[in-house]
Amino acid sequence: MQDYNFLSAELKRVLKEKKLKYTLQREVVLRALFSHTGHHSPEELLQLIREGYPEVNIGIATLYRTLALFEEAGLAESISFGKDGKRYEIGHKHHHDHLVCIECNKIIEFHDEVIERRQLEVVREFNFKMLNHTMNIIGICSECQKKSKEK
Amino acid sequence: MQDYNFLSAELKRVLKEKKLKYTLQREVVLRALFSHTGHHSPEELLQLIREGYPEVNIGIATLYRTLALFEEAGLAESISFGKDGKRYEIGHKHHHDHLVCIECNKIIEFHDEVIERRQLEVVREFNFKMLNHTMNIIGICSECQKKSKEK
DNA sequence: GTGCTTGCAAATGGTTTGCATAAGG
DNA sequence: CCTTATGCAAACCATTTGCAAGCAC
Repeated sequence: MQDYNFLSAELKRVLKEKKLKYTLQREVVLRALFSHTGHHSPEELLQLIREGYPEVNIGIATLYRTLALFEEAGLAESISFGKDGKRYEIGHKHHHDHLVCIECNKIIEFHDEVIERRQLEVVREFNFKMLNHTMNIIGICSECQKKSKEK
Repeated sequence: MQDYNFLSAELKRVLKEKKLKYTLQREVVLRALFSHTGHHSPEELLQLIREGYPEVNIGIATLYRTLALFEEAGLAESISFGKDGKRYEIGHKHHHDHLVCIECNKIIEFHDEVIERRQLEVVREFNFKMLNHTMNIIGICSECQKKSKEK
């Protein structure tokens, strides 16, 4: 998943499978997600694309449509908490959870096997078919804690 | 927390502490949350209040303001996933997580000590100050799985 | 009385949609 | 060609806000 070529091939595979078309816009959105790790809002991504690929014309509606498509295809993942809409990041092999700092809005990712395994057990117990899961821990990161002490 | 009187007293305590006023609207919102267990959207709650307490006049803006206040005070909790806004429920002693069925929109609550403890460890590891956390497992509940088999 | 509250309506802001045009297959 | 995509602007919808009037204290 480190390799952009792999992602691009994956995009083409998905599009073919769904009988959708390979377009410059879709390519560029994927490229933007790939080259800017982190969690971006659609607006931010639009900005990044317009800066990085000024020759490509893309509207916000197309971006939204593309992000929804990517998420469904597993090429991207979204996180949303409270208002302020969703943020997207490139799809990962491993599921991960988030620590969200309410002061600086930083998002720290973590992956914990104990939690993952336990989730599977819970799901089995309820005879529930898990399609996805999200875990967000809201709080204050260590840096912001320091900052507020300094005040 | 089973007792409404306790909740009502808690509301009054919170209001006094914050130098806010005790109003009929706030009382009625709490009452509605208490008497209708489950996860309700603000619109639904407004409906429930207008049906259950037709003598009380309340606007949607007040409801939103009240729900935000309650959440901050721990009297209510919210869950939000994807679009379709937040849903509120009365505050619980024990934190719990959710299994959300994408077919019938049912929300099943569960509490798992293994996961809770592990979260604390993760948080400590990152030197993160946890204020809240949410875990939602999205999928299809056992009943909806049966239904789709029948088709 | 003073200041918090409320209802109403208007504003907001993220996201979606309708539609005519453009372009992939 | 036929079908899916796109950009634009308008539409949506949950939520927030400004404000004058209404209450709690």
